[in-house]
Amino acid sequence: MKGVSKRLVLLRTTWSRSCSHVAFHHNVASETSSLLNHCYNRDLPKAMQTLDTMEKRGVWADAIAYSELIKCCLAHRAVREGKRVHQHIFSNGYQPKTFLINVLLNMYVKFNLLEEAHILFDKMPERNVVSWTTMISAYSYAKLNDRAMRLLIFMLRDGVMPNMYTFSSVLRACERLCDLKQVHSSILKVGLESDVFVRSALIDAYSKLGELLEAVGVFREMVTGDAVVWNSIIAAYAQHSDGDEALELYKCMRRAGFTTDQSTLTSVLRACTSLSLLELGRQIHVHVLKFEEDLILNNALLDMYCKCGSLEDAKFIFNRMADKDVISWSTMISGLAQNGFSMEALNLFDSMKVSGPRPNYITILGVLFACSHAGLVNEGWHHFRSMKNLYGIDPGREHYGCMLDLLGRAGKLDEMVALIREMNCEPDVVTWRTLLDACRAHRNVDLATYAAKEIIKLDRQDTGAYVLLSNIYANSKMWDDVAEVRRTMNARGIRKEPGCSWIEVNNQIHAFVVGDKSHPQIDNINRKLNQYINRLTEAGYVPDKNFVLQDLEEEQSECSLRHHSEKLAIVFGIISFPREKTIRIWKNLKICGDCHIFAKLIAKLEQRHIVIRDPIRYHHFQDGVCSCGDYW
DNA sequence: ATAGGGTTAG
Repeated sequence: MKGVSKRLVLLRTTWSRSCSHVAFHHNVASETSSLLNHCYNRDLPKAMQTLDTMEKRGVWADAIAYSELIKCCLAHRAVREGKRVHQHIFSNGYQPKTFLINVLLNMYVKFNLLEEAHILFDKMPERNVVSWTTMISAYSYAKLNDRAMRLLIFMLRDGVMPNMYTFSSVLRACERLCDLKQVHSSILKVGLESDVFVRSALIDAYSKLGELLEAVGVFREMVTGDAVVWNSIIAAYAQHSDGDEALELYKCMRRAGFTTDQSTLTSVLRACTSLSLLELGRQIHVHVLKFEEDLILNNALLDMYCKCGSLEDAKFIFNRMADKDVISWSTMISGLAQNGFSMEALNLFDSMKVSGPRPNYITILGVLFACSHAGLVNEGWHHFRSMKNLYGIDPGREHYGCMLDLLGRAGKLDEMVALIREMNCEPDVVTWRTLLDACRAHRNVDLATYAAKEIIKLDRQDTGAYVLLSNIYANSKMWDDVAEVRRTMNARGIRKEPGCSWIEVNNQIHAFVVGDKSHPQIDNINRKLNQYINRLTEAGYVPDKNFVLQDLEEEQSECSLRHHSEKLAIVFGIISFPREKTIRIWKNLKICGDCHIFAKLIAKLEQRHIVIRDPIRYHHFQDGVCSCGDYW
């Protein structure tokens, strides 16, 4: 009884507010139900017809029916019809309630018509939390972060309380740490930090600003969470190259009984990629098969195989992918180029031009890198000079870097200097380091000295540049200058990072450092290493002690050369694996000249395939040659 | 009617 009278009162208020026609009384129920019927059947033309009839007769349906109609427009992506509904709702002095205007707002946002949405928003007689949140979310989604933040401030001034929806939207728009901290403290003040949406948005926001400790703090306070919160923190670690922690959290997530999905696996693959864990990556691949058509996940898998040096697997994945976007193509092109298969990379770029998506900034980087690797100076210049015209991409710092690399490799030092002068941005440490590497390879002491000094001007802590300068001076017997460089280094507390190499054997990572005797099999490894060196010496191997133009430490005796970490790792790989298994090593510093020769010879002697990944490049050793073409 | 997580280079 009570319910019925309440409904009557409600109806009466609707009439008095919206009805200026006597006819309305009679028709509202039947018009509404006919409109609703068409909407439920997703029959947009009929629904619009009904709307026209209603307008001619001056009758209106209720807000629920209009909201269904708008849903129907959205489902059909019918922008014109949507705008027509908007007109209808405001025609003849009808004053829709906030609820209905919010539905319209949402429609414009979903149609990506932010301009229209904002005009409507400005005209609203009153705005509730949903109106504000709809706009804030639209702006943060469109990366118009300033606007989103400003709206939050206006909202608070208007006395409207943000809810968890508002906060999870606005967190995506926090570009400055101070904004984020303020939003975070507001969240704590109103007690919304335990909402899973807010929590994952917080973790993600801190992670994007590089505040990993804050992110993990938010994660640790979690009492009840869901899979997305776990995914957020795993992604945070994976994106900041802390693969170990990402994998550890992945284990915890599974132990806690959460279902892992595409997002989890993508981050886990990224962790495998950064740690070069090919075997674990293969195991994850098995789980990936459940989500075969997921593009992002497949791209991550593709990248994992490229970066772990298994191009066979990468090509298999790439060819099997039904959908390939610009990232898939770029990943494959760069992967081939980085692993030394330049011609294949360039051929793939040709087929991309024919049947693939439009190349982007990063694609061109891979192409230039391939040219550099293959020593194709003219082809490199061609791509570099035509990228603007063909693809509308202005060459950026990285493209100049690739071109410098290409010229350096080809020994064109003068052209390098000219290109540095031509650059549209200031040379940075990387620029000068590229020049320095070229000078080292082509033995140009004067230019090397100049480049090293430029590096030190920009980065007082650059170890390599100091050591190199000191070696150059020593070679020219300029002892005062040597002493000066050493004094500066000591004064600035500069030390060389010890070289370290890692290899995965039986799902375990083994680390090797020069002079470190902690590995359980170190004696065996050293014995074996000495045997190899002796056998190779008989075959004509001479340790490369020329360190004048290498940034190595001064105690460059044959003894320490002998025990460089990558040599230990190679020997350990040989004794651990059968002949047909590829030995994969990754290390923190660039490989030295002597280890490079050693690896080439041992690959031939033992008929092995050895892959060494340093911070920038890959070396595939096979049959006495290296894929890098002896330039790195 | 409004909300959160994943891919290429450096």
